[in-house]
Amino acid sequence: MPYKNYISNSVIRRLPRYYRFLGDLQKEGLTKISSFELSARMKLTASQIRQDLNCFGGFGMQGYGYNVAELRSEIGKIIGVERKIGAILIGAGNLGKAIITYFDFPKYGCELIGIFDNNSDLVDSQIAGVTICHISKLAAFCKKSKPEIAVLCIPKENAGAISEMLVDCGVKAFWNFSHYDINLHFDDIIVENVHMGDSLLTLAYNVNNKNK
Amino acid sequence: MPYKNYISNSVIRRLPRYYRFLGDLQKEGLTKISSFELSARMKLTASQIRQDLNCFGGFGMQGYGYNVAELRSEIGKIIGVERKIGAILIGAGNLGKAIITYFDFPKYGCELIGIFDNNSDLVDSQIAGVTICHISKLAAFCKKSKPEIAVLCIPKENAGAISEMLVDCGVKAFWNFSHYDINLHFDDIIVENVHMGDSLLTLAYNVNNKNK
DNA sequence: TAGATTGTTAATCGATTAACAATC
DNA sequence: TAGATTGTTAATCGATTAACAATC
Repeated sequence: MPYKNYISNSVIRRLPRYYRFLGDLQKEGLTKISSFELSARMKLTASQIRQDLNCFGGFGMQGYGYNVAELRSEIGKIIGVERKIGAILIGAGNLGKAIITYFDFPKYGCELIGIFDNNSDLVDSQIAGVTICHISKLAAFCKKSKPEIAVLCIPKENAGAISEMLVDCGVKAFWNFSHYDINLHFDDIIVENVHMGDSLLTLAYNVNNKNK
Repeated sequence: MPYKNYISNSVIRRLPRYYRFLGDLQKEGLTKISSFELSARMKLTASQIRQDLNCFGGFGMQGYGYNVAELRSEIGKIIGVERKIGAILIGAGNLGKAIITYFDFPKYGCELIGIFDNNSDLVDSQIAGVTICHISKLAAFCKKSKPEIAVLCIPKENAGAISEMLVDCGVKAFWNFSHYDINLHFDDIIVENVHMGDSLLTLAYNVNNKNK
């Protein structure tokens, strides 16, 4: 579908934000918006918005602007929110539990189809309607249900071994909350890191170094 | 302390990662490392590492490399991990609770000094040794204890009003987990967004558009 | 038609990489 | 000293912004 055969990472990372803003505008009842108006709301340049969108196609109309609902829907298609990629959670501790409770996965193009933990006490209880299984059942489950995404909420110490196992089981992508750089160890595996520790340290730097 | 008077965002965002890797190397018992060896481990170029570090000072030694412990300590000083910035949590639901349980704040230059929620049922219970207070106590608390960072774990609907209130109370920085772009509404306020939704959508895009 | 706003090409800016002299 | 590796300047690359012709 993309017009261009190469889409830069910078552009890709802005897509979800466009998608989110357009959803808000739709809720506000707006039917059309110009790149200029949108740029004011998002604190971007109008130029950048037009460049970004034109990587994927000409969604606008000269002299008019963009149709909000249509543009949102197009970006949704580009991201692929409708496909519902099969995802499993590894590690049902505080963080893992919070993430899947907090998140409506289908809204983000995914479907939670399994939860695994090495703590036997958690096994057979449910989170978000999905039963927790012991980690020993992982390989068999993957063979049968072929999850594509693994949400990693486990301690750094276990992340190396578990991620290797998951890749062997055919998992293609990681949503990584562990303090471990998965991408360093595999080629061809898609990783989205949520290094919250790095994020908090960046904040600390900025607080401590303001006006210096 | 910085050599340069302007440090780009790209450099700042890499500091926590250097800090983390150097900590690992230290645990491994390594005393020295060259920019070349470090670049191989972190999948960066040696050139970039040297450029980055030289924004802050000459921490290396020609013909030798960098002293691991010393470099880590210097980066820690630059970030300011020792200062322990006062932080409060707003919203003690699943996510907020998980984050402060999961995170050892002092390790990241912060200290959790208060928790606030609008749910009366949660008030007076404790998380991570800190008692939850009703949100109505927020202003008085800020006046007295002057927190600099607010960790926002509240629904988007409330984020606008609460963040405004916090800014009025003197809060300087936000660690933002809400689906709301705080930075659009204030100048001079430091915001670190952890837009997990955007992150998951980016992952979905990459899974759905691989090899296209 | 006149006005508005896109799509797209060209210019600028910034960040990354390469090269090499300085020096331990 | 010779070898290694930094600190730093110069070259390249990519991303953002500006400009404008196309067109609704």
